[in-house]
Amino acid sequence: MRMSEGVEWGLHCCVTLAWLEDTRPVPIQRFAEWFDLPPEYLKKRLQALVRAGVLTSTTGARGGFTLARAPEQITLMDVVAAIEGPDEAFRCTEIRQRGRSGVGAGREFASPCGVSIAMRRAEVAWRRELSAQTIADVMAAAPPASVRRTRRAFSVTGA
Amino acid sequence: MRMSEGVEWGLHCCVTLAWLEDTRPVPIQRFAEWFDLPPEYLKKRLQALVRAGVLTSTTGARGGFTLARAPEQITLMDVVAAIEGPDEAFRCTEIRQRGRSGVGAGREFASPCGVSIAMRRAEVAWRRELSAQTIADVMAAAPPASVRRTRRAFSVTGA
DNA sequence: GGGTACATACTCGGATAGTGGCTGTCCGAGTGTCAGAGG
DNA sequence: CCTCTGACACTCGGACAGCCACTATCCGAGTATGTACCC
Repeated sequence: MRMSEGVEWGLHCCVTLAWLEDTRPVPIQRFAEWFDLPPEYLKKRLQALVRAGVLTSTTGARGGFTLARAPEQITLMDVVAAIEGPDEAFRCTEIRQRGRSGVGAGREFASPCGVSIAMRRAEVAWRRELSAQTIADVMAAAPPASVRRTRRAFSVTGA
Repeated sequence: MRMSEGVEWGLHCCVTLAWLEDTRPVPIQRFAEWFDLPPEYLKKRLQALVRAGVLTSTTGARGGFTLARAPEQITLMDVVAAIEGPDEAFRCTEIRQRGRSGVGAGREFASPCGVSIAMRRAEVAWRRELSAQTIADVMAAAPPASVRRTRRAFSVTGA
């Protein structure tokens, strides 16, 4: 089970956007150089965040990406769900109903599969923890030097 | 992010083995027919559980797979880790140190990446929940009719 | 009856394809900004 | 000074190739059981 790399990219871009309290949009090229990522592919990921309502995109010259909400209003769950998709990691295929295990069953299968329930419980805990943390929380934990350096770099080269 | 299908298979096989309190090993062919799964591939998954010390395999005629420990001693985390592998879902690639973001940094990077910390926190919650549940718990939640039907099927065809 | 040899039933481990999703790139279309020309 | 026009800088969306992990299968080797045969 491996999470898409785009989640890390998206989170870092969101945090960076939050640091620059600037309302001016940041073009994809800037992000790509900043983190040394493939521009076209990074663009796709950020577009997914736009579709999910996490980011806002501005077209045309001087355009780019901006946070759609305040950092306190963006949870890690929002970003993960937008990039990874909505489906759960564990998918119950109801193998208990297949093969000989399924024949001659009464209404036992009316109640959900116990394995599925147990796995879902763990996944809910994971999602809850993701929903409990926001971009603002991650921002706050970073060393101030990083914030200053990022702000300077983005404003200077942007002038 | 999708979890390997083998996890579901492994869990159901463990629960089934726990239901048949029998000490007699169950061959792979039996499981494959029972759940209608590809025998060869299922075998690989159960072999992984053997390597992880969750199951015991007996070679030779009348051989097969058995639980290595009591169901109370086998957590869902054991099974998931055995089949999915030990590495975490979110892998921090330290993109903050790459590209222009990395140049001119002081010792800011001594402290771990905030994004990584946040994601790890969620993943720890997930693992804790998996570790808190055992095969015995899943067993207990199943309808008694299923247990009876499974026991009968495995003992009759095994005679 | 007891011991030996063979057929049988399994697992183990490596090797090998097929497949789907993630990764990465390219291109045409649309849109907003800015500068420059002309009135 | 004002307006119009064109160049430019971006995003959007679709299409497409490469790669890797998961899925699936096959085969030879090893091992335990059970039976048949022979003494």
